[in-house]
Amino acid sequence: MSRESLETREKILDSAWKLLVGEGASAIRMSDIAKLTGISRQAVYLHFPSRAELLIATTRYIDEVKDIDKRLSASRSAASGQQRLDAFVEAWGSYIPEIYGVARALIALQSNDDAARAAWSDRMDAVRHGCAAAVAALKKEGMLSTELSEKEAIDLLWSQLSVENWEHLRQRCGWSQKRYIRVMQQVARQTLLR
Amino acid sequence: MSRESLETREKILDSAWKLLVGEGASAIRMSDIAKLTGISRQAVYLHFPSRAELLIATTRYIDEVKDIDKRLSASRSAASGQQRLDAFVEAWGSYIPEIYGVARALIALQSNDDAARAAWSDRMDAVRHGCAAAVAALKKEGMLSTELSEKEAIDLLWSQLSVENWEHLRQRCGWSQKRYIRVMQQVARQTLLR
DNA sequence: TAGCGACTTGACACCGTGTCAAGTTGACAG
DNA sequence: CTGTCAACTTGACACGGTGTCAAGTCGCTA
Repeated sequence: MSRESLETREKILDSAWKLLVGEGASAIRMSDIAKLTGISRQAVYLHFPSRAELLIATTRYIDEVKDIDKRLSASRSAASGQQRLDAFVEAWGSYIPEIYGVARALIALQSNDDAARAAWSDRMDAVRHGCAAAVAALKKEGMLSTELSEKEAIDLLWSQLSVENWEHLRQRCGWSQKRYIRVMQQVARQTLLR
Repeated sequence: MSRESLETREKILDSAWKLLVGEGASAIRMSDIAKLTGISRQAVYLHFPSRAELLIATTRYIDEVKDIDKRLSASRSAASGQQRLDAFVEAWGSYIPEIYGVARALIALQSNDDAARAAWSDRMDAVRHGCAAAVAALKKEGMLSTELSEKEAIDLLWSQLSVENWEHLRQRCGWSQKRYIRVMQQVARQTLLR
């Protein structure tokens, strides 16, 4: 694992990222990534055992570079449960566009590839933890809707904040990012607060 | 287009339907469908030019057999806008499980196949019309939330009622069908009514 | 100068889709 | 009885993409 190797690995991840951000993101082939990196297709397999693993590594790489943890943790310092909810919705909602390309490719892989399914599941579990923390804060203050159990509230928020919903509203319905955040904050408040 | 041919066509659609309802729905191959129908793989191509076209025809076939139009139109006769909204959410929400298998397969195809994308888009536009009608009824009564434009209200309801959200709550979160309907009705009311 | 690790080149197996060509079978018409 | 037509079968094949394998190149380091 020399210096060279690490650099190439990162170059590959950068290429994958770049391609995934562009249009037709999920149709990207190993050869496309290799070409952009400036190495042979086989060299990619020296660093990643499969396309699925490469995509998974790419999500982790982006998370690392963009420091998702730091962003989401910002919501933890909010004064009230409601502010925390707002902050969480904003933090995650602002992060989605950054990972959208890779997310799309990974979602497309889910039907065929177990590894991809597991990987995406993993990433989304992290989001669920954020949802759970926000809901717990509401519950602690007695602000949680009486219509929903705590688990249901978490599930619902998690579902509302899915990448698919973001895609639907932003891409298909043409909403602005700003409007998306505003409305989702509002929806979260209306459905979760008592 | 003899009698025989029509019957075979329907047999193929039935087989596709049966397979799509089962697990691992989107991994179904042309040969699986042929085998279940009791004909050769090539014979399937005598009736449908491609896998995508066959899946599309299958959705139309199911819609026809299950009479989706009739179901959704039931919501039109509701007395108030709110009742209409509830009825629409229930009608569509109850229909999703019936088409879920095919929907999943078609969604999986979207990234590769233009025809599949167009077909699914078409089906979903029909749902959007239902959403639009429900929202219009609310607006007419002056019951629509002041926080949302009419278009935004439609977009939001449409997004909430997506197959993906149903899948997420029912399959991944383990909600019951009954609870899904109840909560979605509640969410729709809370987010759309003033 | 020998060895090692990163990488290249080119071939190949595998899978599923879609195409093609040459049969088989059964019904119906003259 | 024969000819024909449509539906279907059989078996082969091209294509595109993934993943594997083996042999070779190249530069660094001991």
